[in-house]
Amino acid sequence: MTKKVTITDVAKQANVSKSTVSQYLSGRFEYMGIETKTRIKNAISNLEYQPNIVARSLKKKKTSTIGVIVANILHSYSTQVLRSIENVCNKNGYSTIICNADDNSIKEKKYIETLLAKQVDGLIVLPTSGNMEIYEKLLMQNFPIVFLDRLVNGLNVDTVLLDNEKASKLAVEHLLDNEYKNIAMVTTSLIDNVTPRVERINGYVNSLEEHGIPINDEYIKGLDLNSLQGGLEELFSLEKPPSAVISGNDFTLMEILKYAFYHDIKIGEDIGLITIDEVSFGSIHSPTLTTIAQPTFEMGTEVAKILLDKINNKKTNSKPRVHRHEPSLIIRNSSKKVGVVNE
Amino acid sequence: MTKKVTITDVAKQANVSKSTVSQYLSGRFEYMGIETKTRIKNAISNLEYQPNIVARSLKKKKTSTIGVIVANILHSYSTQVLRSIENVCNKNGYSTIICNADDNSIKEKKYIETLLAKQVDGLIVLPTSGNMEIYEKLLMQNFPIVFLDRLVNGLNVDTVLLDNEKASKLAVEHLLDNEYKNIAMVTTSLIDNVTPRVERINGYVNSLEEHGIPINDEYIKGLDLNSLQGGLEELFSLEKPPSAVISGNDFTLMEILKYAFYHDIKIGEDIGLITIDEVSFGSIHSPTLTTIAQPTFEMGTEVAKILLDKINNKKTNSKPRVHRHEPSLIIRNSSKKVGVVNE
DNA sequence: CTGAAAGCGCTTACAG
DNA sequence: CTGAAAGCGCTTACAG
Repeated sequence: MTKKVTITDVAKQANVSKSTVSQYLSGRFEYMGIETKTRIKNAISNLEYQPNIVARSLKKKKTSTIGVIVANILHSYSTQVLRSIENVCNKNGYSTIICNADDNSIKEKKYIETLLAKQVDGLIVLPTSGNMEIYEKLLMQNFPIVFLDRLVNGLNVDTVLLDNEKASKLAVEHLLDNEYKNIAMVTTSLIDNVTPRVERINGYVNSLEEHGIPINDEYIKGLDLNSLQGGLEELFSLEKPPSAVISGNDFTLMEILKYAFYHDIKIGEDIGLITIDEVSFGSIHSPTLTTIAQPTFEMGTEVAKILLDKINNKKTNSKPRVHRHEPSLIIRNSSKKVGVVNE
Repeated sequence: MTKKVTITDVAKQANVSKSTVSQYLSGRFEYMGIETKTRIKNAISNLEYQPNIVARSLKKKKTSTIGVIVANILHSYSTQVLRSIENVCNKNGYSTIICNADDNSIKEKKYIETLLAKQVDGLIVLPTSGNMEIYEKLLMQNFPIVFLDRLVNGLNVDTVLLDNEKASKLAVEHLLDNEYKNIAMVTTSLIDNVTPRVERINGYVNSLEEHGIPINDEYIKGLDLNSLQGGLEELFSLEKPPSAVISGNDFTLMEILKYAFYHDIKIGEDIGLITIDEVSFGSIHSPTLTTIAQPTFEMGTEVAKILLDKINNKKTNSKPRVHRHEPSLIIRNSSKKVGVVNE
């Protein structure tokens, strides 16, 4: 690496002090002689000077960098949300450091600590819920932080998430409208109490009750992905197997499709299917898949905006709240008893 | 924000100098009295001291942060590669700033400049090829940089990519083995000369020639995604339409599946299909899809390792080179004339 | 074994 | 209108 050119070099070449160059850099031209200005301008372009942001950050106590901790960038929800977060951040001059905590609170803790040590200006986290003390400490210190996708019990923090109950409700009602009565719900394990899953089950239960349909506990499967094939086996071996299935998310969808594929169950004919989360192949699958989409880009955009507002101390007096986003129903063919192609 | 505790506070509380605390922090205990050591340790834990990495970075001229510029994090190739890059980086104490250049060289330029101003220790880029002067300057300065997925013509830089010719060759030969003779190749636009596309076409052409099969130019479609439906229309309206299609990547695959869906072309029966790039729904699609997978995680891991090696000045004398990775054929049913389910 | 001093590359009151 | 000085929070020779 060749030696980097610094503000001192520019000052020397332009024959002014570092202070003046610094004024120039920050656009404070009010009192600056036109002569001085052009000399600095020329020096900067001659030397191809690029300010060292690390030095600036140290002095200004602001890095213009935020940290984003997701469960796993490979999940399409995270990817989509990240993309919109990065868009908003970039537009506002912020960089984003991205971390995968893999739903592991130890990793999450380590990432939070590293990011803080790196002096990020704020944090967006899809929380594991396993680090209450840290979350609370950050909030106490008024450190800019926003949560995403999951509610942490008893924590008073801005959180952007889906109206999960509504998502299930849309699914249940759509299936009922299509003459399905025996509706099962399949989702990933409920043991770690992750909000979306719990709320989606609740929405399912509440919605059925609203329509006067009794709840059949055997129709509710909340299982680890790798126990799901067994769970589906149980479900379809019931004396009265379900006529339709709601998939709680895109992962469970894959398992359900796999199960149907291997057991030669014809989706849309033998069984109605609707899934929460839109999937890339929804419209080219046979049959096409009815889905409940999350407005992931909207959510990512909002979470980033809330964070940047906090960082810039706007809305400092607004109380933290839960920001719910509306799911939307995309009707395709997997949820229709009659195999009419209408999409 | 409450006031941050600094090394000075620790030094005061432990009754030593900042230098000694700093020694402690960097694990240089050789000459440190056991007494001193414990006093510092206690002070640090009392005060919950966390070193300010920005200050350290300024002094050490090393940020332990790298920048990664991809085309678009939404593309599954980028996502997968990013995940493995982040893994390697995290394991080695590096953070990753992620940027989406959207195949736009202006955006790419801005990102590179910002990342350099932020003093990243190195750069991984999936290049647009539109910023030769910058690439060259960085290489000249011996700045640690590694390219991914695409070759930049005339640039002597470490580049990790797929053996694209081999990928097409695998596809062609697999189709030939399955009795398909009239094989078309469909890929995204060739105008910007992006390596993988060009190489995949070449591989297709060469492989056919090797097997003594004449090239039919009408069977080669290199089009923008949004002109692809028209191109497919042309292809299938030919006097002698192809009996099999090679999809150049996962995007073209979606278009082909869409076309087949709307025109009621039965894949695996009416037409053989194989795609370069593995897709999430490959094994649950009807029929299941034969694919040529890239070892994305391996590639991400290698690109990160090469970069970290450069940063740490190992292998400093090794010449930049092209690191090709082997594609692998995943045989499913879309490429078999007989609809035998064997997967 | 430990500390004083200089310095990383900036910015920011403040003085003139 | 511009510059000298102090300081952001560290690290690193070097002295003792």
